[in-house]
Order: sequence, then structure tokens, then C-alpha cells
Amino acid sequence: MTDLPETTPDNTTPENDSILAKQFDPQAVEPDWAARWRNEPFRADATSGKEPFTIVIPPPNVTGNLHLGHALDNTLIDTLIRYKRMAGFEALYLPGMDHAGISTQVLVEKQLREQGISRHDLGRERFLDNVWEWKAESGGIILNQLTRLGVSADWTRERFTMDEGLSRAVRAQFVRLYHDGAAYRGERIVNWDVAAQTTLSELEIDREVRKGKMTTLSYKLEDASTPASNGEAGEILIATVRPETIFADQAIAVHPEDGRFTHLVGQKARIPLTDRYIPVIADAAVEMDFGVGALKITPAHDPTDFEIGERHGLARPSVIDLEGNLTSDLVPEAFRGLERFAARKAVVKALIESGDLLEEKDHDTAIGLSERTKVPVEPIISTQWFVHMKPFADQVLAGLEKGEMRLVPDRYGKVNRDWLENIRDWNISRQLWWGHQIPAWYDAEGNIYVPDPENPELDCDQDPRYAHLELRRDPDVFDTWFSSNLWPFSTLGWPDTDSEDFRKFYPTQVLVTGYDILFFWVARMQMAGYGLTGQAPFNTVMLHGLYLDAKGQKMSKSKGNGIDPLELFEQYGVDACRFAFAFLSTGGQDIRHDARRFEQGRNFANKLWNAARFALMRLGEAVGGLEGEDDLTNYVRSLQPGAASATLRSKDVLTELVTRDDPTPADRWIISRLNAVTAEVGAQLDAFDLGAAIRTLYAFTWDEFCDWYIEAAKPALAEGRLGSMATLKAVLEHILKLLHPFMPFITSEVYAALGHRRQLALHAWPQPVDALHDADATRTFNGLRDAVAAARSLKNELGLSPQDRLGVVVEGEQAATVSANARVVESIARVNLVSELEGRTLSAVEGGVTVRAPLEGTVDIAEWLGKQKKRLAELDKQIKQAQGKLSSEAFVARAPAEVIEEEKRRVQDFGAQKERLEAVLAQF
RNA sequence: GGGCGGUUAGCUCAGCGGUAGAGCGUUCGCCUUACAAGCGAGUGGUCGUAGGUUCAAAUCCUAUACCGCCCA
Repeated sequence: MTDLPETTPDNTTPENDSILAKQFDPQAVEPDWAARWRNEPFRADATSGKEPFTIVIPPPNVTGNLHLGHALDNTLIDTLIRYKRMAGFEALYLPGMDHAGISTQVLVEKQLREQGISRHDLGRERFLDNVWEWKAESGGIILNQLTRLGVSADWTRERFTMDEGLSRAVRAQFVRLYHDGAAYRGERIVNWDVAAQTTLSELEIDREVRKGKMTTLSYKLEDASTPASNGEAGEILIATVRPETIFADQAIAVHPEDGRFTHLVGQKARIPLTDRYIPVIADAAVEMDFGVGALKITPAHDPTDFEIGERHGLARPSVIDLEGNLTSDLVPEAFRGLERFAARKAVVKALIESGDLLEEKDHDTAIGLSERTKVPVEPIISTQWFVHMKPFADQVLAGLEKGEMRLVPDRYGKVNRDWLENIRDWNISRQLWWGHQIPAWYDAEGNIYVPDPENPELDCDQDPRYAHLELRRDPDVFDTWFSSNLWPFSTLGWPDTDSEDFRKFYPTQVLVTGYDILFFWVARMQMAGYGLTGQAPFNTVMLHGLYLDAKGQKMSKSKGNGIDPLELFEQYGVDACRFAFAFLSTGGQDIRHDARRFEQGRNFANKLWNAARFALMRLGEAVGGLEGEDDLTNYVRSLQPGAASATLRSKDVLTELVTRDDPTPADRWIISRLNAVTAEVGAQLDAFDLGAAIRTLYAFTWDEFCDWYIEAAKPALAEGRLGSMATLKAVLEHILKLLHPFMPFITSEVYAALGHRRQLALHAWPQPVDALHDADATRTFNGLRDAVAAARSLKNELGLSPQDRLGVVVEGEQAATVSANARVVESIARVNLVSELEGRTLSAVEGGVTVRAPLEGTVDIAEWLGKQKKRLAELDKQIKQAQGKLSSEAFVARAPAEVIEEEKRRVQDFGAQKERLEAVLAQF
């Protein structure tokens, strides 16, 4: 052991500085590793012979900041990637961002507005220059934040949806869809953001239930003598939540099977406040129970009405303009020019005055708010580009049916299918400047020109064939999803399907994301994958839950209940956070924030750190000098001649360790357990059950390795027994490897401190070896554990402090085993094993041993007896239960043999314990 | 209205057919030279309710209550 001081001065290397620190200090080790992984990225080799394992990151918005969803997501991705890389795969973790059309544009416009400039002042080109400038200066903060998480991404392959290559992909997609007839221009209802002046995708809309009014209006029938239906004779009542749109009404709809109205179908009724008449029509989409059973149909202002209107050939006049004001000749002058909500009030007032409004009652209305501008979305009718999705959805459904993609957990498969089965056409145009401008041109007559698939990059206004025409390019851009749907392959070179990356890494293996974007992003990638590359873009979709606040509510900016992952990193260390994320992610369940989990992670990191400290102290120079010749190096090397210890495959070392030089029971036991844990963790990772894997590792490392093995090995280590030193080192290194995908920083740091020059991430993943299973060692060591537990319990009962050495006698089935390993038990439990005791004794029964100690001091015998009797009753209950099973003919006849054996064993073990306990109690 | 998830120790959650678990909390004792972010010994649950299947049910099925999410 060198004589390094407890706390090292600042001039030593960080490694030495921190490895001797009593507490693990994440800040002291994280920045170096994070920087290293960013600056010397884990570059995936497209030319290697290794099997590929690819995950593309769900691209965060260029405007975004890291939130807990990202942190969780990327922790899971990085854990899988690091595992697979160590397991011998050509692992590619592909990072990048999307351009976030609307939010980026809104953000830059806001900055310009602060200088009193509007984007129109600048013009399109200069405005876009501004956006790119903004991106260069302050965009993409999130990727730097991700770096802190320690992700092992291949930064040389970082992509951005507005990159040249990805833009080419978007263009190729559109050109192809257009010429295949899938992309078309049409008039449809779209979601209009009145404030941002653009259409919105469903994802950009927050649904919210607000208190509104359901109004009942009377429409007078042309034939005033018509018998009553749902109101008086000569009228029909309709229910609506948007009375201000009555001026765009084209019909009144009732359900065809609603007996109240059959005689009205085909009649005409007058729109209140006007002199226009509209027909009563029958359509099955009407809900009979809703309101008063009849609805006004306004095709231009409601998606359902639009569909009904299409079925009945109704016109679609619009009375609300793009600013959200009532403007149309159809609108009586009194209301013309009013803003939609002001108009509603005015119209209601007029309807009350005219006597056409019969009722107004409270009604919870689901409304859509623009995610960006918080303004209620207005459904408007507009000419836009759409993609006909049904054929693509069908391909995905067929792929899912064939099992080409699997969802984890699989219950999401149903959600995935349901959505694909009810797919709607996708509005892909956005009235923005920031994004991929649609490569479509129009001539004076409005004919459409789109580049040829053979030469998609050639703009139509540059195409000699159209030189004689005056072509104007569509000013709109594509929805951001129209580029992020290509992400799994546009990032790998598509449309160049011969590129090295595409051939090696596509299709990707796993997609990891929250279930909340299953509809939007995942389904769109699936459709694009099948539609454009002819195959599933990923084999497995691993979905995790949402990260909720401590009260179980979704985090949102408006609620202000967000938790900043960067603060958690600082408070607990990144390894601890990654530990918590993995630990908390089970079965796609939502995650409620719980600081205690992060503390657990921090404590665990500290525990591991201190175990390593202990190992370094004990191994001393033997480890510090691995470069040179020393006892341990020689010893380990002797296990496999010709190999440097640092590069020895750990399983070979383990095998050697248990077969030579008479290993201690503790050595044999920990190696057997380690081997079982290796198999278990591998299986859990392969099943994408990262939560189970980290739990297994946590329990093994803390409870078995630290609390039992290290304690048991202390005597052997103290006397410099090389076999135990080598076992300690080998098991610790093995644990570091298993933990590395979850906690890369601390494991890398400790591994380096153990004398390894090559970073841990590049070492091979441990494989279990059947031959290392050692039931005998387990039995022996359990005997020692029982003796220790009994002795400790006794000492507590006797009110002794831990350092008091107590003389005890060990009896029972395992007594011989215990005597043979007396030193271990004496060391851990701090007792002296003696062969006989004088006077009265107090005993503790545990598993296969009874431990007796002199009855001295202040023991509350009555309380002690009570406890023992409770135990006796518990044993008795267990025995009776097992006996009951064994005496049941049905059980013996039908239960599997090993279950029957197990019950027999229990009767025996518990019986023996019971006997010993009774013998003890007989003395009192 | 349709679909999904949850209901297990005081709290937050694992377990999902064969002896009820973890972390935190709580009680008692310990600065036992790896670790007080720690060590040891305890305490604590008829696994929402009611039926059913099974040799065996927290675990599978049915119904039901309550909480939450998604879709319409």
C-alpha cells in the first residue's frame, strides 16, 4: 500500500484525486468523460463485419431544452446501445434534431418584433438567413445538454432535418408521392391557427375541455302547418355550440331512423336572422341523443359537417376569414367584421331578441388550442396539399400482422393498429417560411408542375421544358413531420439506397420513445418506411411511459410544474439519474417523479465507489502497478499464461479462480452468484426490461457483493491471500461491466483506476458460464450467513454493542461448516466461536444453525420469549401449510415433481428449525 | 360512447401461477479503519371488492367500485 494521503492536493491527477475521496463526487469525474465521449465519439463502422445495432434518436426540436422525457428516452437508448456495443454489435446511436417549423419561426419572429421588424419587412430570403443565424448561435442547446447525459452517440453522423441530404430526402418523398397520386391538392377542413396564420397538425393542438353554452335555436319551416317534431308545429329545433356560424348553414341534419323527424326530411327551414332557406336532410352521423336531436350543418366550419356536406353535395360557403372575423355577404351587416367570439355574443343577443333562441345551457365543450399561440383553433376550409394515407397504413398493418415489427409492451400494438385502421388523409402544407418549401409550381391557369422522379432536384421554373411558361412556386412549406417521418432512413443516406450507411444500418433495430407520440411520429415513420423503402423502419418499438410530476400530473410549461433534468444532474450526479430512470421504467408505465429514487441512485454510486476504494486499498500496489511486475499481476497472469491480466476475458479468470489454489467458500459463492446474475441481467436486457436489470444489479452489488462477500473476504484479504485478491478484483470488474450501460461515468472511472488503459465501454460484455454454477458453495455460504445472522441477532438481543466480542457456541446441521470457516463468521459477526459455555445461555435459531451465547446483561426475557413464540407459530404455520399440500392427493398427483420436492424440503428444514427452537424455549 | 392502464407495507413502486419484496419512513443499537450518501437488529401488508378456473391465485378469467390516460 502506498502512503498516499487521505485527501490529495490539487496537483494530482483527477483520477487519483477522486478515487481516494471518501465520497463519490460526480462533478469531479463526469465532465471529462462526457467531453471525451463527445470529442472522440463512438463511431460506428459501416464496413465492419459485425452485426449492426442501430437506434436513431427521436429528434428533439432545435428550439428545445432538455426535459425529463428526453433524459429518460436517451438514457434508455444509451443503455441499450452501450450494452449491444459491448456485446459485439456494430452499435450506432444516431443523434440529431428536427427544425420545428412553427415554433422556430414563431421564436425568431418574436425576436425580430422586439427590434420592431416583421418577417414581411425582411422578405422570405432574409428572414430565413435570420433563422439560420439564430440556429447557429442558440439553436441545438439540447444536444449539448444531451452530452452531459453521457450518451455514446456517433456525433460524426449528427443530422438535422433541414440539412442538404435530409432536404433531398423530403423532396424525393414528395415527388414520388405526387407522381404516384398519393399527394394531392384539395379543399378540406384544416386546423387554422388564427394568430400564427398557418394550419396546424393534430400534434400542435392541445385539447381542452372548457365551459361553453349549448344553445337551442328554432328554425321556422317553410310550411308553417307542418306537424310538430321536437318543438312546436312549423318549426324544427336544433342544438349548436357555435351559433355565430348559422350564416354558413347549408342544411339541418337528423338521424334517418329518428321517428320525430321523418316527415320533415326534404322540407326547408329558414335560418334565423336571415331569409335563406336550407333543407332538412337525414344522415346516420347524427347522434339522436345529442341536444335536441337535430343539427345545423355548416360544411365550411366543422370537420364532421364537411363530411356530411360531401355526402349530400352541399355547398361550403365560409363566413369566417383567416383572421377569425365574420366576413361574408352571407353575414347580415350588423355582424360583419366582428371577431368570432364577439360575433357569438352579438348573434346570441340578436337571436334572443328575435325569439329564435329558446334555451342556453352550460355545456362542456372540447376545444382545440394552438400549442404555440394558445389561441382556439379555427376549423376552416382551405386548399392544401394532402397525402392519401390509407394505402400506406394498409402496408404497415400487413407488416404488423406478419410480425415484422413488435411493440414493447405489446398492448400498444392494438393502439397502433386502431389508429392505422382509421387513418385520415394528412395535411402536409404549412403557411410558414421556415421549413422545406413545397417543390410545386403553378402556371397562370393553376396547373400544377412537380419535378420528375428521375430528376427531382431540378426546379420546374428552371426546367427547359417549361421555359415558355410563367411558373410560380407554391409559397408553403411542408409540415415538420413530413421530414421527421423519414428520420430512420433519411439520416442514413436515403434516397441513396446504395450508400454504405443505408445498407449497413437500415432497417434500424429499436425505436425508443414515449407512447404519447405513437400516433404521430411512430406511425408516420412506419408508413414512410414501408411506403418508401419497402420495409419496416425498425424491428422493435420500445415505448416508455410519461414522466409525471410528484403529484402524478403531466408536466407542462403552463402549469409550471416542470422539473429540470439538469438540476437533477447537478444535485445527484448523472449516473444516479440514469439509475433512477432505468429503475423507474417498468412496463411502459407512467413515471411519477420521486426524489427518493435519485437519492437511491446517488447512494448506490457512492456504495460502488467505496467498494472500489476498498478494493484498491486492499489490492494496493498489486493493482496500482499493473503495468509492472507484481504479485497479483503475476498471479492473475499465471491463470492464463500469455495474456495480460487487464485484457483477460473475465469469464476465463473466474473459471481459473474457482478451480485452482483452493478458493475460499466466499470466493466460490460470489463467483457462482455473479455468474447467475450475469445470465439474468443479459436476459433482462434482451427483453428490454431495463428496470428489472438495474434492480438485479443493485441488489447483487449492494447486498451480496458489498454486504456479504467483501465482509467475508476481509480476513483472507488481510493476510494477502492472492486467490481472494484476484477474486475481489475480477468480480468488481465484472460488476463494473454489467453496470456500465446504466452508469457509464462511475464505472469508467473506477475501471480506469483499477489500472486499465482502454476505456470500459470498449470491453466485451461478460457471458455466463454453466460450469461456474456452484450449488455446494451456495449451501456452505448460506450456512455461514445463518450463523452470522443468528449471532448478530443475539448480540442485539443481549444489548451488546457491535465491537463487544461475544463467545458463542454454534450447533445444528451446519455447525461443522461453520467451525471449518470460523474466522469468516468471527470476523463478520464479531464473535468468538467457542466449544462450550458455562451457565445459562440465550440462543438464536436461524436456518441450519443454532447459536448460543451467555445470558448476561439486561435482556427482557418475557419480550424475547414472546418474539420466539411468534416465530415458532410462524414456522408451525409454514410446516402445516406444506404438510397440508403434501397430504392432498390432488397435489401429489398433479403438481410438478420439483414443487413436491420443494414442499418436502420445507417440511424438513422448518421441522428441524422448529425442533431446535423448541429445545431453546424449553430452557425457559 | 369506445379503448388502455392503475388499485400490493405510512409514502413511491417492483413482483404477474408455486415460501409477499425494494427504496424511503419508523423503532432500537452502532462513527465496527471501504462507505453515516453508512453498518447491524426490528416493526410494518387478509395484495380494491365479489365470484370463478386451478393441486395451487397478488399473479389467470368474469363482474364491480374508485383513480388516471387516450380516442370519438
